[in-house]
Amino acid sequence: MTATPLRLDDFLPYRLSVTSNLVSDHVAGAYRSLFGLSVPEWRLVAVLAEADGLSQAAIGERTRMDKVSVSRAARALEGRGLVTRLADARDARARALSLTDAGRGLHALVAPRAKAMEAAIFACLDPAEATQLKVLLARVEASLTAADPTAGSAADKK
Amino acid sequence: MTATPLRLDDFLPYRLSVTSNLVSDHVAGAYRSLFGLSVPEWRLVAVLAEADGLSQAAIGERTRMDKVSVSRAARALEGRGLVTRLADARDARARALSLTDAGRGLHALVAPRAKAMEAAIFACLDPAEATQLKVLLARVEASLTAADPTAGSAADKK
DNA sequence: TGATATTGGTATCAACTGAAACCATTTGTG
DNA sequence: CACAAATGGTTTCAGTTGATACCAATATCA
Repeated sequence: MTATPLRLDDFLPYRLSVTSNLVSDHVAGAYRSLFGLSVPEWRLVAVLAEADGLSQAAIGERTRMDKVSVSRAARALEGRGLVTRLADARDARARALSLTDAGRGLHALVAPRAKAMEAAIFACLDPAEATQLKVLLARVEASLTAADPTAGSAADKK
Repeated sequence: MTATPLRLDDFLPYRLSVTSNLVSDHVAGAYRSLFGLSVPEWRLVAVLAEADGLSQAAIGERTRMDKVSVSRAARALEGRGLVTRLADARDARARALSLTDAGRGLHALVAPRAKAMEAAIFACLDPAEATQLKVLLARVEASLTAADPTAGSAADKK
């Protein structure tokens, strides 16, 4: 028996990559043109709005960005007066990141816009389908990180 | 009423990006270490195995890669003796790409491996779910490309 | 306590990517 | 036919990215 030939169009890693890039480009363009934010910067703002005072390492873990990206985004945002990076009293190496008032203001501006974009992009799915999509993606992600614990983490590679 | 706050972990563009990057990295690492192929190169081989003799522009359309990436991948593969690029008799600008025997041989090696990886990565989904995932992704992709016809195409920008 | 390994964060560098400029050819269109 | 516009491909260049090396501070442990 011949194995069914591989059709690129049916190949899930390919499909996933194409769709994801399409969405990313779309969203990234909006952040950039409307707010001058890169995606890493936006992620940082978003996560700090949820949990203030995180260290860069903690942010890296939550957002699955590597520490170099976090560092760059953090400095850029600090330069724009959107976040502060206070020395941590307990650990002189670490810096606790917080949104400034300006940062909080920006977040208040960006967040609704982001939700609107999400709604627009995924308007082609009904709510149950959108949930289903999230669930499936989460399962894939979990299984993949379980298989390779070092994958995508911000932890130093051995 | 206060809008529900944006939780990054629930934000679909973010989820999609994280999962896709995880899968991509996983797969790309395998292509590279096992066969010395980059993802663009692998896509080119895969698409030529399905339809031989395509022009680079046609490949770009099918794989959603821009023409620079296609050009680079094509030249790299030609350099390795995996594809030929014959001058098209009808259009002296175009080149018809074909897999050489070696290219075909490599594809015969890579394809099963790719399918096995796909199976392993998505083993956490039952077949119906995998299909559902493809369907949902395709819908998102279609709606997004309909909204912005220039997105992701290899066509020259105006 | 000192030696060693770890960890938070930054700097550096090489690779990848895509936009724009470019060349050569082909396709309109008068 | 001639000339503008469009198309296939390549080159160039600038921006982004992540691996690696690195520095400083902390943790571990004899």
